[in-house]
Amino acid sequence: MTTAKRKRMPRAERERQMIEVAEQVFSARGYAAASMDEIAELVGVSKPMLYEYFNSKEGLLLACIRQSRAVLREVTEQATVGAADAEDALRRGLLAFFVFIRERRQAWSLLRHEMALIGTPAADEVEETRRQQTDLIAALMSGHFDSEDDLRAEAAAEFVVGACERLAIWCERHEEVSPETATEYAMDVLWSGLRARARTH
Amino acid sequence: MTTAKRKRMPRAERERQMIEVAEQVFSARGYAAASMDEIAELVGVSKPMLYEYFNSKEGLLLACIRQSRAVLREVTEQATVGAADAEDALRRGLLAFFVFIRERRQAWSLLRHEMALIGTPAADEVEETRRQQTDLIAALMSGHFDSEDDLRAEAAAEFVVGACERLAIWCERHEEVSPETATEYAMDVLWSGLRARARTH
DNA sequence: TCGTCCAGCTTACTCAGAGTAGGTTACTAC
DNA sequence: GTAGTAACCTACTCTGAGTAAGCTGGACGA
Repeated sequence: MTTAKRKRMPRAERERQMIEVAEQVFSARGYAAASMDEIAELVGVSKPMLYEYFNSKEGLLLACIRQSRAVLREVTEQATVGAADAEDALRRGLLAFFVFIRERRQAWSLLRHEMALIGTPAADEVEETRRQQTDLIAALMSGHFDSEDDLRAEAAAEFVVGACERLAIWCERHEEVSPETATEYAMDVLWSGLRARARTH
Repeated sequence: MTTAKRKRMPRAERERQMIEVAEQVFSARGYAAASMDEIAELVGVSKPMLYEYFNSKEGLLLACIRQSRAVLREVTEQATVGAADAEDALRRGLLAFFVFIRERRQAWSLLRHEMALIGTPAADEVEETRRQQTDLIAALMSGHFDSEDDLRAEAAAEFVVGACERLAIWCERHEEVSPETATEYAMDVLWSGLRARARTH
């Protein structure tokens, strides 16, 4: 075991450690129920250090969210490079997303919960993450779709993000649904539309 | 003005009044930033009364959420009765929803924010509201669609709810988009699918 | 070898706001 | 009237965010 007094480590390293612990505690207990004292104790440091580095409880949350967002961006962007067409790009992006939420549950849970921080920086931060994904999709669409109507295209992008977010939460309740299956479900509705499944009577 | 000491009113009426004020304060300040003292003061009553009737801050929030949900259920269910077919029912339901979020902003803002109360009753309550809408859609679909695959149908319903929720939030930023236009955008993607809009190249 | 500097760290507080104990008043029924 | 109780209050406790002020160990120049 790495016993001994784990003391005096450089700021950058300590920050990484704090974020790691905070992500765990926030996603386990929820933001409101998590206490700075507990996080400090788990890190093995006193509370004022957290405030020294992150200014506030919300600042610490912000750092966690930003980190999760960076990872999400990385994986989804990487996934779509080299896609043959719109359908392929969409499918690859969706798959990357559904894999992310399965493999990095804590990060995802930070991103999905709105935080009761309406109007505060943290809420904006979560919203910013969605905007990131929306922009990605909007960009993708503008490359492959006729966009005589920008507003409509924007709405469609929002629509896709919201739908996938909800489907992702649904997946949490359904262990048996693999990321691949989830992607197929999403593509089914998104690409073909519900009309294709309507009973002809 | 209804001056004078507005005192001693029956419990039911006082509760309604409290919920009304609380809905305002919660949606204006956000759950965390709202204080029970302020709500009590605005109601014109002392704090222990709030606790007498709702047990806790979260209990008060719960009451607000339940009320909003009841209204949402009412309007969307009413909207879909007498629809000719699946497409019509979907369109009517969507329109009712988009009208609701425009006309009852405070109620909607309570329902959309996740509250940082993971695992607590309030979070379940918001989730319950989505389930209500999901069930509505699932029921609608099972009436009009071939459902050889229940899981797929359930996923599709979640998908629709998530997509509309996000589109609704997007509408908050776009005053110029009417509920009718929002409904059209939603139907466009949902019913016809993105394939219909893909550039043929 | 010794100062001195400062990043990393601490103890010991304040303060706001959730929640409560226990008492007071005004209506209602007889 | 007066007994009973629903509606209401004052005056607390206690938890947890945030802060003031000071301690310490090691790098680095003289």
